[in-house]
Amino acid sequence: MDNAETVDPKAKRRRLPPVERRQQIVDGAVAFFAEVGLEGKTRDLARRLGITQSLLFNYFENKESLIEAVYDQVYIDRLSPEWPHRLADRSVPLRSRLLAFYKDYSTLIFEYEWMRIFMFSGLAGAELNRRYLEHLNKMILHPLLNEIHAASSKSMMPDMEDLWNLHGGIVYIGIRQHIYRMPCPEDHGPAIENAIDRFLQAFAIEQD
Amino acid sequence: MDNAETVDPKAKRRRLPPVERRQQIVDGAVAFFAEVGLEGKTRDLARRLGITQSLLFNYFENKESLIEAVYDQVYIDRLSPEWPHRLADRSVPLRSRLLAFYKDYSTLIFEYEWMRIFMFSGLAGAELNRRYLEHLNKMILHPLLNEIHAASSKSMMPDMEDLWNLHGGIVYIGIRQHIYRMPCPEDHGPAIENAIDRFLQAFAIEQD
DNA sequence: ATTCTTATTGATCATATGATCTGTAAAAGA
DNA sequence: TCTTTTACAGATCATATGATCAATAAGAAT
Repeated sequence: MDNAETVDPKAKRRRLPPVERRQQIVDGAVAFFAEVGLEGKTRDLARRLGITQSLLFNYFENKESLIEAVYDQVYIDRLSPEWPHRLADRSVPLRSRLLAFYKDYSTLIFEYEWMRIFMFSGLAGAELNRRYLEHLNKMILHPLLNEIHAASSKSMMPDMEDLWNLHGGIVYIGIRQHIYRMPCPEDHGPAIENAIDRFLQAFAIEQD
Repeated sequence: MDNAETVDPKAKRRRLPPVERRQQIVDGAVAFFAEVGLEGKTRDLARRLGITQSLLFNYFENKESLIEAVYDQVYIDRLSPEWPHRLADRSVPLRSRLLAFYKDYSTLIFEYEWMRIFMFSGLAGAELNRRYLEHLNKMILHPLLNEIHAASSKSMMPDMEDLWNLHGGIVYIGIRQHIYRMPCPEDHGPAIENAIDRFLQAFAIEQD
């Protein structure tokens, strides 16, 4: 089952301060559940952490609350609250704002743990997923659409679906890399930049 | 657990011809595993089918081979073998070929069962996934890149990453709809058409 | 060194789960 | 109607799994 790194069975029992141990468990759980899915077994997780399975239940009431802690750890700070303002700052060219956002955002989300736990929890129908996506829609994409409308000089304006298409095309890079484990260029910058430029060009927005 | 449609427990035992019963099980398993994931329990599946759990093992050696049958059922005919030829048929405008392909392809893959089982199996690292994506890359996207290069009149040519971006942006519609269960327009045609046109415009390919 | 606190373990429980096997009854053939 | 075949159900097994709890020992306090 869990043939990832085995732990020295001879390692002497070590007592950690509770906060420290708890954090160690959460960190390990994030990596573990990201790899095998949320149905991963507590015994496998414990073995990987080099602790007993029963210890897990000393720090978490049950498996569900452990997974909640994993969610908290992973979802936290994933959408910086300053972006809505930065995206609406018209003293900066729209292209620069878009590039800055997706450069920042992609380094935040193109991460093995986040990508996979987000997908696992999405498939499981986790409420946190819906909230995250609604937040993304309201705080990022919707303001962005306004900015694009304001900057566009064309009669043909993009709608929300067009913007989701831009967003999805970029996010799909991370899906290819971490969900499907396909070989990808190490630097996603050029592909993202091209995608943004194609989008802006289509709506006749000056590109520098 | 399995609070989906319950089955009348009074229903009289019915004998089906083996091929028919087997197909019924596979169909039910596709729907079931698509909903709850590949770790869905055989007892839940059996209850949903209105048969006993033991009967499943009369038709499949073990759960793994049942899942293999699910894969076979779901992956079959998902990439029509005629598309490589049709995509390379230069008697038809490139835009028309692209539109026709993605119109066809999207109706094939924007389907609850396929989308979710593909994602579940992708996360599980199923070999079939890798094969599918390699097939897609070699038989569809690579030829498509050639066609675009041939039709493009610009110095700036798209590369494989750009094409994956087009593809991903389209596929992401299905992900939003079936994985994240977000509200989506019922007709994806316009969004797909716009995405393709933006792409072609960027490479100065005549659009009709 | 000794005592004390408590983080950690090991044994254990109840239930869930994949899988097996024997008996039963539905449907076909005589 | 009787016989035969075999699809199917029900009982059961072995193991896995989440969870509990009393006993232990690491490390701080004295």
